[in-house]
Amino acid sequence: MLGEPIRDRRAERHERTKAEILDAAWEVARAEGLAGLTLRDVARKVGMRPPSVYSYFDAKHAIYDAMYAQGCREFLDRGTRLALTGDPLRDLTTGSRMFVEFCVEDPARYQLMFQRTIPGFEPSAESYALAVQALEAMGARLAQIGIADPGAMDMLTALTTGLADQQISNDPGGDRWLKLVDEAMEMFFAHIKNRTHGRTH
Amino acid sequence: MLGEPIRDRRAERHERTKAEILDAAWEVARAEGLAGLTLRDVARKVGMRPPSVYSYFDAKHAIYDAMYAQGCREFLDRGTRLALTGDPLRDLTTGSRMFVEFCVEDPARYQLMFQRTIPGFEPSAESYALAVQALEAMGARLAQIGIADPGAMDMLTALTTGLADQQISNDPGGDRWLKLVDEAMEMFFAHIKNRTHGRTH
DNA sequence: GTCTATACTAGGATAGAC
DNA sequence: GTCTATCCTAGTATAGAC
Repeated sequence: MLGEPIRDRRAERHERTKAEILDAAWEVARAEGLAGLTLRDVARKVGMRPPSVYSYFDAKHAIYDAMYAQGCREFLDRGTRLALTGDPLRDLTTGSRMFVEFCVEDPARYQLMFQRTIPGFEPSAESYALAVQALEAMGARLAQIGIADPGAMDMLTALTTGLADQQISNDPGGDRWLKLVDEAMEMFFAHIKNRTHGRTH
Repeated sequence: MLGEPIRDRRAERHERTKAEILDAAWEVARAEGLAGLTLRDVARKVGMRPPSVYSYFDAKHAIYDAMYAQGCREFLDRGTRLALTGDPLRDLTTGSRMFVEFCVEDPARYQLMFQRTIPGFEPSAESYALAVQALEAMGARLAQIGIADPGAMDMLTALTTGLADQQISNDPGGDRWLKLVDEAMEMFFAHIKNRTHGRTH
């Protein structure tokens, strides 16, 4: 009897179309704002009628979810590529710079991943698992640097998201807060060194 | 001839109804998310049909705008009420605590005032003037404390909005980041003292 | 499997009767 | 000032053509 083909060309085509729709969704979200994303715009961009999109994604939120997962994967990937040296302050700065740049370079993605502004959207369990994985990878890197105290980690996330947030909200396209990342890490590093040496408060 | 009445009862009633609609809008925004605000929900809450709301606000964005202005006025007011002592670190902490608490106590308001997530919404010139006024009042207080350097102010806004943002996004209703405000201000204060004494970088 | 036509509902907005 | 009726856009479901 005939063997089944190794490659499923139909499935491959389906995946390619899904990817095409996702790319279009990112374009629309960047242009119109994340909440301004409409299936009609996406459909038009890929040359379909709106209902056809449902062959690939069950609902608009499923598109958001796929975008969310994609963002997580990209973030994980960049974490892997970080060129770390073993010098704590240097590596801390490298990591924070990567994070802030990641946020700033795509505000729509930042809004999707780190803010909760789409009514009713919550990442699926699978997508959220990716986010947890990314967070854990970051935690592991920080532990290597010597930052394991939860309070210190919370302070650091506040500092880096604050820099990203202000850059996006108040100086889009500029570098007014981006260029403060190095100084912020010096400040933070001096602070935690101070804390571990003696005074607890 | 008859003098015109001093009070315009009709206008007063109109203003009262406007205020009622605004209150309802805040309730809906808090319950459904800022972007989940619908005129229908607001109308139902005040006992009107949706089109009747247009007698009071030209458009949905006009409601957002009035909410924005209201938020600015409340923030200005709290700035006025701050009990400052003349001690720089103490006053800095008091002000930052006020800011973070203001943000955290109403995430919908925070989103409206400090994030730009409603597609197409921009505050009117009048409302934005209030925001500028609030910012300037804050700048004046910081100058009194001895923080006039723009870079230092940017660092401070990043730190405080970051604390607020993380608290709202990752621990709503809790105090995981709220309780870091004092420590953050110590860190920041030590840093700028360090900067002004000698090394520029 | 893929796409379209069609229709339904929610929501913002306008026109006109009362 | 408030209502009813209406229109447009958008998300979504279904049926059916190919």
